[in-house]
Amino acid sequence: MAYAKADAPVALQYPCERCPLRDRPGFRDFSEDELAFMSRFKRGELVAAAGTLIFEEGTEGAHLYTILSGWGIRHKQLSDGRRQILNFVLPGDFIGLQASLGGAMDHSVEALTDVLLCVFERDRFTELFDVCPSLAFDLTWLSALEHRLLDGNLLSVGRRTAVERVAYLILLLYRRARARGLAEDDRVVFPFTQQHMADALGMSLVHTNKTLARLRDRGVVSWTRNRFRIHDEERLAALAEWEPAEERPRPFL
Amino acid sequence: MAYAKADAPVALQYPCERCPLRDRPGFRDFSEDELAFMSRFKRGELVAAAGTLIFEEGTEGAHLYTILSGWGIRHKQLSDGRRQILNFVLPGDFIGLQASLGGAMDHSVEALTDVLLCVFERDRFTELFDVCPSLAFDLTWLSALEHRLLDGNLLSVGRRTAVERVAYLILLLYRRARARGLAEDDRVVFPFTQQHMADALGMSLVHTNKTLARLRDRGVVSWTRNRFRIHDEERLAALAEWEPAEERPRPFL
DNA sequence: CGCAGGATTGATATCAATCAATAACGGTGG
DNA sequence: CCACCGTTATTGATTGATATCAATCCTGCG
Repeated sequence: MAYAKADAPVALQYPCERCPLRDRPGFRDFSEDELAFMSRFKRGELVAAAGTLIFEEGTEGAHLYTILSGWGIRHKQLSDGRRQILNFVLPGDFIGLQASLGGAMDHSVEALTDVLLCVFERDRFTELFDVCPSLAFDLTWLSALEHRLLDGNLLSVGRRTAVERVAYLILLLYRRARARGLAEDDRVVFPFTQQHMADALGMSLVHTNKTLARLRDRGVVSWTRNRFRIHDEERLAALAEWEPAEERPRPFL
Repeated sequence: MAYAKADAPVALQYPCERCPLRDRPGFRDFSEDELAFMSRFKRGELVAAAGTLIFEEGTEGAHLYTILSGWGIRHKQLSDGRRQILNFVLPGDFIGLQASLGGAMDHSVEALTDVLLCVFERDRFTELFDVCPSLAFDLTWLSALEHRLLDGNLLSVGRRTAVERVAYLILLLYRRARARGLAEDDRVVFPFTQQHMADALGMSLVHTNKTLARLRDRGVVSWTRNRFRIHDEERLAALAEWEPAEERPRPFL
């Protein structure tokens, strides 16, 4: 597995005032102070090529990142290769919080597409709390959102049937993508394979495929290659027993 | 399901200077300032009787709690009753962070034993960030630890075999309990039934029982009723593919 | 002593994993 | 444009793990 060259962030392409995340829907704005702090906190940008590791389980990370564009996965592995995808990572997500608290990462993050990262210095992390409480609060907020997603995934993998699980995953990813302007109407591109879905669902590849086929046969979703189309969002939500949560503008760092 | 009387915390029994958590091993100390802040932040104490709900999925919580003593579970349910236990809650754990960010809880917390709770005001939560950055940092730290546990559980439920899963759970709970002084040598009391274990593992009750029996037959663990005894911690760790993580003094609020 | 909740065990049914091909697709070089 | 190749998707057959069903057995308690 190739490793992203995390040691040499390229020069700033996007000063915080023109952060590409601002162009996307659903994100909250910074105050003057916050913007000023982030500008100092930001160290540069980095592109992680598709397939490379942004963090590797067992190693210490020197940087923290906000995803500016692209998709990734957080995952853990057992020694014999069994892999569990813990969550998918999308633009606006903050990764490496664990690294900021010292010690080794207990999971890896891998880029599914080329991923543009906003790079922060791990050593200056505590400054965030001392200097800019509102951003520290936002960070906690983001962390709690991620926590929520994990809870949902655990319920899925532990207790939902195969069909329910697949429905839940597709709906979740579709809605997360849509909230960030990554979907057009009922169409989304999922830049990953069915093997990735299987690893996220705790199912085998074959069974994942057959379960997807059942959803397609019922007219709920369809796809060709990576391009998915959600024909019946309601049905999907019913199958997944989706719990509606109000959408509020999401903070980011 | 009875509901804990969260509206009427009793008078302070333990001022923060004599917080019962201080008597336990593994917790870090407060500075003068932190102690002063916590004393103001703390609103009182509350006992949740065994079997009652401390938080209920779908409702808003008005308080936040630190567990002073007792065991609990965080869990989510599907409408037909299938339940997934997300994690076990032990003394020193902070619960309700999600409530502090507004909106409804997406999971419940239930007391397994009588649980003594340190009660904080939700409305004054942001103060923590403004007034006492070091404690805000600790909170984030705690949140990241919990995150880590969840990742581990998800790996278990998604990819470990039944034996590995049970081994992992027993070892995790034993070590968590021991770190808080709740175990004597290789003995620990787990105040819950095999049904609880099953719900945490994403397995059926019967299969959980049979898997436990296999571990007993191999001489790895034994138990009578709630009292477990860990005969071969090494073997358990090997089965679970435990990843050693350094132990540092744990913060708490 | 009798009851209730929990634990245990054996028999059977199902779901999902694995094995094994084949098919579709995308990219590459001629 | 076409032949070739590697990856991914799809499908059927079989195996295996786990769920479910159904007793029975403990154990602590009133």
